[in-house]
Amino acid sequence: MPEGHTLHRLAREQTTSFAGRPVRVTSPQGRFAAGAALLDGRVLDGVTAYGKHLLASFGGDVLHVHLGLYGAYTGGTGSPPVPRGALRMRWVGDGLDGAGVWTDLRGATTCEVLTPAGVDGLLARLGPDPLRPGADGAAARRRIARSRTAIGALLMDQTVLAGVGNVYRAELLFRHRVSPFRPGRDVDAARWTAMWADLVALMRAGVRMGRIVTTLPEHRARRRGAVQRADAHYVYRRTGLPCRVCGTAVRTEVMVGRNLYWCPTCQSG
DNA sequence: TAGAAATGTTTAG
DNA sequence: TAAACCTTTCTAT
Repeated sequence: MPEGHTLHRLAREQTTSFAGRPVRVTSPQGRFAAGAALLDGRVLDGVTAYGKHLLASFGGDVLHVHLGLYGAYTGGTGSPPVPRGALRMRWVGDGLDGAGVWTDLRGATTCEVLTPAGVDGLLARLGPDPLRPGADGAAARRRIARSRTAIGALLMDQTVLAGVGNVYRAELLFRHRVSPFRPGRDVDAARWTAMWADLVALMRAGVRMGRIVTTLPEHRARRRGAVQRADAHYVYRRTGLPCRVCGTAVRTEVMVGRNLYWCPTCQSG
């Protein structure tokens, strides 16, 4: 379930649970055996996220994890379970109370050890991340303003903006009533400023809740209490269902290899 | 039991 | 633009 908010949440959790102490690092599956051997037993300084990339610092070496489409972490306190299936990497630590804490990584696209130079190279390829303090939304705007590419494609380009994925793309465009097909250069500065501010707020809320909720209370079937799964989005994965605002059937089409969802009435032009 | 789909990125053509 | 890659989960047969 990885868009940027997931990675920032993981960075925070892993730092709280493991930083400042030695971590036992293993790769039961074997695909990360060499890296695990290099890091095993070393003290974790901390974990931070840039866009969808997770960076864990162990002295001069940095563990770089990218979850890709299916990667996921699980974890808990106490003793870890017997490894099962394709377990790429496992961390085991003492935990805050000494009772033990562990986390398992499966299915990641990338799990590798980088040098500081490797980290620099990685970060150089990323646009501003709305979840990082001081991120510069204007830098993204400059890229968008001189592009004829559709805004729906630009939002997914990690060199333009780091951390936005298919859900935030669809939902942000709907919230601002912008057609995904509008060329970047036709998204004016005022519109972009509002979209960036909204993105920062939406993604921070995503980190807090551990999931993406973009709908306003007045657009949900149930307006009180916890947001139901079915009420969390305006258009994402709602193909053929009535738009929550105007009732038009939500449409879908592949854009840059991913399913794009939009309301043709609210987001015309 | 098989098949499809999934919040992603890189590489090949 | 298409395919490859990685794993889990849900649906259909």
